[in-house]
Amino acid sequence: MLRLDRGRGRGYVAAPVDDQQDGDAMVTMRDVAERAGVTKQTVSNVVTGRVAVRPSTEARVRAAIAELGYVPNLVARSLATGSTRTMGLFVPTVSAPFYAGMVEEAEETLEERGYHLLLCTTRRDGERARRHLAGLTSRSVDALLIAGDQGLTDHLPLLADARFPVVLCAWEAALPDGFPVVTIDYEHGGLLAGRHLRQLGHERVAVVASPAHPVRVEGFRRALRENGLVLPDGAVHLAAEPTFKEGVATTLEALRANPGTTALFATHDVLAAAAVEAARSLGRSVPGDLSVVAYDDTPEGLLSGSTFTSVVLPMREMVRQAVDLALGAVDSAAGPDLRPRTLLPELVVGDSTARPG
Amino acid sequence: MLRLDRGRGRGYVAAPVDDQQDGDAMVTMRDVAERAGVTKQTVSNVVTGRVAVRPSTEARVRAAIAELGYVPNLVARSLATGSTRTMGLFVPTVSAPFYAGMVEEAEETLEERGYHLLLCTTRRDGERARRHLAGLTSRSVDALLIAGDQGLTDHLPLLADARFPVVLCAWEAALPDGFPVVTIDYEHGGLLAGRHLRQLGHERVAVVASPAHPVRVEGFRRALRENGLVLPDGAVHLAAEPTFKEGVATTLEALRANPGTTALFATHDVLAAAAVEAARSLGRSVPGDLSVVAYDDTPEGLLSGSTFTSVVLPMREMVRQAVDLALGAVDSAAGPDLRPRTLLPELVVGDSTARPG
DNA sequence: CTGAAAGCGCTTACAG
DNA sequence: CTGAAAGCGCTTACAG
Repeated sequence: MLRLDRGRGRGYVAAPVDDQQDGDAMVTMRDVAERAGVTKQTVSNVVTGRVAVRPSTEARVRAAIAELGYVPNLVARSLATGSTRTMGLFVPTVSAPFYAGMVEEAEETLEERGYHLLLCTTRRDGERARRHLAGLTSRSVDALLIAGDQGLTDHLPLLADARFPVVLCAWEAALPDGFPVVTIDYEHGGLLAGRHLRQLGHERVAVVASPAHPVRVEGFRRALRENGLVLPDGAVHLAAEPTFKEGVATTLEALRANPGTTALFATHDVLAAAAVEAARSLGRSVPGDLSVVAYDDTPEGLLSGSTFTSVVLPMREMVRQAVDLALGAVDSAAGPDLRPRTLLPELVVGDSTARPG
Repeated sequence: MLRLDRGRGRGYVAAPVDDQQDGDAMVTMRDVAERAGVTKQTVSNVVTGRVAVRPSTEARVRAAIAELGYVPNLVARSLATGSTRTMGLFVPTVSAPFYAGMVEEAEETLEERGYHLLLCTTRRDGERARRHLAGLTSRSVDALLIAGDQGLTDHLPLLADARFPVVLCAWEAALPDGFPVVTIDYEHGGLLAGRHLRQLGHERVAVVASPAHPVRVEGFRRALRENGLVLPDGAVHLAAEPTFKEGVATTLEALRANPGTTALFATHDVLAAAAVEAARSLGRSVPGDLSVVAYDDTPEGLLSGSTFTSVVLPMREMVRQAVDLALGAVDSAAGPDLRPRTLLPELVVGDSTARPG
C-alpha cells in the first residue's frame, strides 16, 4: 500500500505507509531530543542559545539536528514568545521607483535584524489599508511601518488602535500627533530647487506638480519670494496622475501657456523625465532652452553621460531609521520616541540646468 | 502605581495596575466564551463557521466578540491547523516595472484568497535565495512562488527539498523537471517581433539585448531566417546591465557599428526606451529613421499620443494561474500538475515601427 | 447543537 | 548545567 506523503523532501513521493508513527511529517524538537538523549528543553537551550549548555551535550544535540534536518518551527515559537519577528510594510505602490527602492531597503534592513517582511500595497486606498491592518493584527506582526501618507490621513485613528508599534515615514502631509515618524523636509527640497534656479538667473519659471506635492511647491515658491520673485498661480500645472504620460501632457500645457519659460521644476522624477521629453518634442533642448529640476531621485531619460539636476532624498537613511525605530519599540517597554525625525534632502547638480539662454 | 501597558489601544498609555488578571493584554477565545456563557469551542465554531451553531447562541457569541473587540490569533490557529495562509514570493527585484507589476498582481490574487504575501527579493543572488528559503521553511509558509529564473538555476535541488509546494513562473531558462511551472513562450515573442519587422520590409536590423534573454533573441533570429535573412552575430549587442543608461550606450554602439540599420529589437522595455533616446540623440527619429520593437510591456519614453510597438506578455494571467496552482497544491493530496503551462505573448503594434524610410 | 480533552511545537520559570 | 510542568491560543475528533 502506498500513500502520498508530503512530509519531507520533494513533497509528492509515493511513500510506504508506516503505521507506527505518522511518517516523518515534521521533525520536531522532541525527535532531536530523543536522538541526542536529552530532553527537548535542552534542545531549546542550544537552539536559542539563551541558556548555556555543556559543550559535549551541545555537540550531541547539534549532530542530531544535522542528521535529522531539524528546522525550528517559528510559528510555535511565536505562539510561545508572542513575537513573530515579522514587520508589516505599507506602501502606496511598488511600481513607483521611489517606493520600490524603499521596499528593497526595508527588506535589507529587516534581514539584517532577523526579521521578515509582510508587504501590503495600499494603492492609495484607505479602505485597503484598513483591511490590511486587520490582517496584520490577527497575524500578530511585531510592528508596522507605513511609508507615504497617501489615502491614510483620514484613517489615523484606526492606526492609533493598533496592538503593535506603528511608525510613519515619508510623511508629506501634516505630521500627526502621537505617532513616531521619520520623514523628510519636503519643503526644504522645494526651496533648494527654487534657489538653484534663481542663482542661475531664471525669472520665468514654471512648475509641473503632482497634487500630492503641495509642500514641495510651497518651498519652491518661498525660494522665489526670498529672491524677489512671485510665482504666479498660473505657473503651477498639476498632473492628474503621477505618470510619464500625464507629465508630458502637463508640460506641453505649461510651455504653451508660457512660451517664454526658461526653467521648470517637476515635483518628482517621473514628471521630470516626462518634462524633458515634452520640451524636446517642441524642439527645445535641455538645458539649452529649458532647465529642468527633478525631485525624489535622479530620473532616467537624459542621455547617458549627462544627468539630471535633482533634489535627492535620503531614502535609505530614512528607511533604516524608521525600521530601527519600529523594531526598537517592539521590545522596549518605554515605547518609541515620538519626536519627529526630519532628514534633509540635497540638491545634486547635474546637466539638466544652466543659465537661461 | 502605574505601569506601561502595551495591551490594547494606542500601545503606550500609562494604565492603572490591575493585579487581578494580567490587564487586557489580549482578548482571547476564552474571554469571549466566558462573556457569552459558552465554551471556547463554541466560539471557535462560530468564528470558523465549520460547525453549525444555534442562531441564538451565535448571536450571543457575536455580540461578545464585538463588545470585547476580539480578533482571532492566527499564529495560534496556524500552529493548530498547520497552515499559515501565507505565501512566499521570490522576485529578482521590485525595481523593474515588470516584477513590480507581478508583485502587485500576486498580492491582489492572494488577498482574494485570504492569503498574505511574504516578499523576498533575491537580487539575482542564489545565496540570498537560499537564505530566504530557510527563513520560509522555519516560518512555515504554505507555498512559494518563484518569479524569474535569474540566479536560481543552480539552486533547484535545494528548492526540490522544500516542505511546501514550489511553483515557478516567468521562467526563461530551460524548464526543470519536477516543478510545476507557469511561464511564457519567450521565443515566440522574439518570433513575433522579427516577423513584424520583416513584414514591414526591414533588412538591416540590429538587436539590443540583455544577456538574460538569449531565447528572445533566438526567436527573433528564427523569424528572420524564415524570411530568408540571416542575423549576423555582430548585429546583436548586449547591454551589460538592464538599465536605461546601459541601454543608451549599447544602442549608440549598435548604430555606430551599422549606421545603415533601419530597425532595432530591444529585448525589454527599459532597453527599448533607451534605444529611442539614443537614436534621437544621433538625430534619428523613431520610427521615421529607425523602427524600434520593445518587449515585456509598453515602455514609457515616447511622446504621449504615440505608443511603442511591443511584445506584450500576459503577466497578470500568468501570475493568477501560478498563484492558484500553488495554493491549489497546498491542500490537495494529489500534488500540483507538473505539466508546464505556457502562455503566449502578443505583438501590440504601436507607433514606434514603420516601413524603412 | 454543545462541552470536555488532547494536542499543535515551542518557551519560560522553577526545581534539582 | 539538565529535567519535569505549565502554558501560548487555537482546532480537532469525540462524546453527549
